[in-house]
Amino acid sequence: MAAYTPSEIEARWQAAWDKEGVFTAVRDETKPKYYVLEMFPYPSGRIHMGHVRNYTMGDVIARYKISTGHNVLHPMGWDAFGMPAENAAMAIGGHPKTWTYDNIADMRGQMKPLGLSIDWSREFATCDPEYYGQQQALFLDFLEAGLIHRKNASVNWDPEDMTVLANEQVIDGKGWRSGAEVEKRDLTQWFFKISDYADELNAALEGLNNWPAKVRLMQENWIGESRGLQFAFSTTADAPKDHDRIEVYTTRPDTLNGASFVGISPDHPLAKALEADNAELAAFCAECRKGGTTAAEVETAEKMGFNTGITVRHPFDTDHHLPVYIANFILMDYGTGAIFGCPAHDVRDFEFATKYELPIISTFLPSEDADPKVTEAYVPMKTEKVFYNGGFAGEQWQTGEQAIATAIDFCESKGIGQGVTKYRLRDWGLSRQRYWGCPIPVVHCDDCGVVPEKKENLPIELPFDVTFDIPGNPLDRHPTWRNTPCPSCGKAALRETDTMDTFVDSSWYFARFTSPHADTPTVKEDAEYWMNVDQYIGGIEHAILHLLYSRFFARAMQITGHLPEGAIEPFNALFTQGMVTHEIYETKDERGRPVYHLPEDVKDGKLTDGTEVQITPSAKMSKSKKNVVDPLGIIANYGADTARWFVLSDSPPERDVEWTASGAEAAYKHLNRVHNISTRIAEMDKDNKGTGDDDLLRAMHKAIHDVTVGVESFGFNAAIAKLYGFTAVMQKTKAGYAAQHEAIKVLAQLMAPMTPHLAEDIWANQGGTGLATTAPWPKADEKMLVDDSVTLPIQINGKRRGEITVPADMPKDEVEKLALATQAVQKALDGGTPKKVIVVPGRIVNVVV
RNA sequence: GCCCAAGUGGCGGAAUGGUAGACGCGGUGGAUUCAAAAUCCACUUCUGUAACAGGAGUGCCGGUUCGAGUCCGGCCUUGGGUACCA
Repeated sequence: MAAYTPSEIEARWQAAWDKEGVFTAVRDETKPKYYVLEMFPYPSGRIHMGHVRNYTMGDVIARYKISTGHNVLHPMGWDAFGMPAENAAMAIGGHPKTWTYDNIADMRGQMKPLGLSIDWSREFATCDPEYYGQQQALFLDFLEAGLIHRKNASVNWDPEDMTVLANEQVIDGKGWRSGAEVEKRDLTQWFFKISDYADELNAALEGLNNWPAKVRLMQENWIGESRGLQFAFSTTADAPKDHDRIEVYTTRPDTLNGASFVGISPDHPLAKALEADNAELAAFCAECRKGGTTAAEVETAEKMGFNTGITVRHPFDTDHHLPVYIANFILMDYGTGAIFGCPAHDVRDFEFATKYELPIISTFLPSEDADPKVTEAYVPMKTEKVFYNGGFAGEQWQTGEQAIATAIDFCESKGIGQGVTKYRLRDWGLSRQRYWGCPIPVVHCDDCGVVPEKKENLPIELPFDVTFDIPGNPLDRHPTWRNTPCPSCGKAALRETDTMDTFVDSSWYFARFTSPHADTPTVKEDAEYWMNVDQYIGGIEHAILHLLYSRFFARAMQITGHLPEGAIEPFNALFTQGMVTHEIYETKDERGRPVYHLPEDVKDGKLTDGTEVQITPSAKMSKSKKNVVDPLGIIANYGADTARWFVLSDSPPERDVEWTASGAEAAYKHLNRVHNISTRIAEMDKDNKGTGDDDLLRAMHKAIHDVTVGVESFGFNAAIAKLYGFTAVMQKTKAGYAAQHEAIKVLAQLMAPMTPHLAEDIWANQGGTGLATTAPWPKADEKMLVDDSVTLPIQINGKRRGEITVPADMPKDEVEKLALATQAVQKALDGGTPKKVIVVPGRIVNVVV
């Protein structure tokens, strides 16, 4: 009996697929197309199990769709710009370009043995000038269409290295290299006007039926549509010139009578005006500018305020004056950068008012007799009815929602502000002060200002001769690269040295795959045929930014004529998969610091020298914790099919999967078992008439049904559990050759999306025609799926107390009669009559006594 | 801080509001073997019993329902995101 030898089998069948070109996607109007895409990888240099899992899932879908007669596009590329390449250049020398392309070559080499159904002829990297040149063309078209503008934004500034830092490079408020305290600093930057599309991006979420509900919800909350009142407080005489009004936005205008102060952002124009001649106030604003720019950092910082001494008039009672504070928790980016504080109904305002001894005035209470002096912020759900003791519009008893609406109407009728809809979503700043990114194709001319580069000059290529020995953007200090004639007047001018955010690169690569080497960003016919992506697969960590930016880009590309109208929502279906995790093995060094150990160095909880390791629960595989398993090692030991089978088998795809050595071993044993069954059947006497053909074929049709449902619904682990069950049936069957031969061929086909190499091998050994990969998917016979009788559990008061077996089509009342006659029910009734009997046909009987 | 998830045996996990623990790992026992590996078979939530019976049980507290792992409200813990990591 020939043994299962994955290394030999896998190389052979990969060569056969290549030779036939089965994965090369060619436009074919006679077949339904199917575009399956996994989020492309960053070329870190080594593939990890997370990649194996992600690409195997996509591969299962792609291969399944091939066998159901689809023309499949399944491409692969590299998200190749970004900080790690520059960090590597700084840390170990070398050049980001060399580092990146070497990594790509390594990873491609590691990925190919997995036997993925990828059309490698469409491969590209976002750092290819051929790609980013087209991205520059898109930028110019977007600019012309008014989708891009320039404005100020604050960045993390390292005052020692004199550079901009990414959020990731700010650790505990300090620069990661210099250790200096980071500050916020304003820079003029380029922005995509994504906020103009907030309404549309929000409304269109509803149509994304094949996206996970959680992703739609996260995007909805991120866009953050709110209805509120915008109005102005007038300042009293002591305010500076041109600041006689402070415009505020509130989502709770019903609490206006509970206002006890006005808060403005440290970046508010009024704050900036006051800074000029108030040193103490300027010092406070400087203090607020310390620290990084992230929302988490800003919002978890201790609440600080500064009384400006200015007061404003309450719109309902102009004799009532409120103090104006500068407060560090108010963001200039949201609303108007100014709020009124109502401490009685906002936790943050309550904290602030307590700290600065400001009045706390309730405007509604849980009941009419509740104490109006609240001791903590009272913030009920907006749908809850409450008693308004300080209301000014609508009923005394009303919900927050009703009160807000009537308050807006009331204020509008009195000429105090307007009801407005606002969004939390901000414009997308795309400028980065870094080298390894797509250059922004504009020129700064003393006479003409900011001038777009001419399209015929694209791509604006990155210069190679740069160094990373000093902090900052090497493009800024390059001797010649910046110098260029103004595209408008021809005089000497300077290139923009900022490059684009890497999210720009990943916001349209899916469209580029439809015509990856064209000399325009896309080609109409190709985009029309292949778009949209039918199934997109990637990590939940991209739920908001990448996916929202891509949705915006698809709209912008449609407006500028680069995508058809039908592609404004580019991903028909989305699946977010979990991570691959592993236990962490840890010992301590002589100074008590943790030392981590690779799984391959640990056996039965001990190192090779016998030292016991401390085992901490599974966490995402990471190099620093050394809890990584190298896919190459697994492939060398067991083959790609085993790795593929295991990453799919143990957990639902959307959840994390824990890699265990024993699990991989079990997968390998199972594939051996299947291989041995196939060999046994191939060696059977062809005229053998056994017993139990019908049982085997029924099990086979059930397997076809269950696996098909599993694959189509991303229930890969469930599909694999069914395949284990069906394999066990095949192991024990005494059926004749014909039935067993049919069953093993079907088993090979059902396994083919997960373990394509083994499937091809069995298919060939059983005399199948052509390739298993392209053979039509088996169909389940409905008649073989139904059983004649069913066993129903009998519950008494919801607890299982017995069961009956009845014909599947028995009417309800007869089932009820039989159930009542059972010993368990008779005992429970004890001569009485049941209160109620619930019969759910085919499911359960519940007797209430 | 805010937004979104997840939490079920010794472990990974299964379960359209309808028998909680499919399938796999590990463990125990057995078959095979001179012996082992490999392979095959059986058992394996806890408690309880000689064995049945019985009782408890899906992070915690409460609710809806004939019936809740599943739905609702409030917590706890862990993970993801938080606009310059990708």
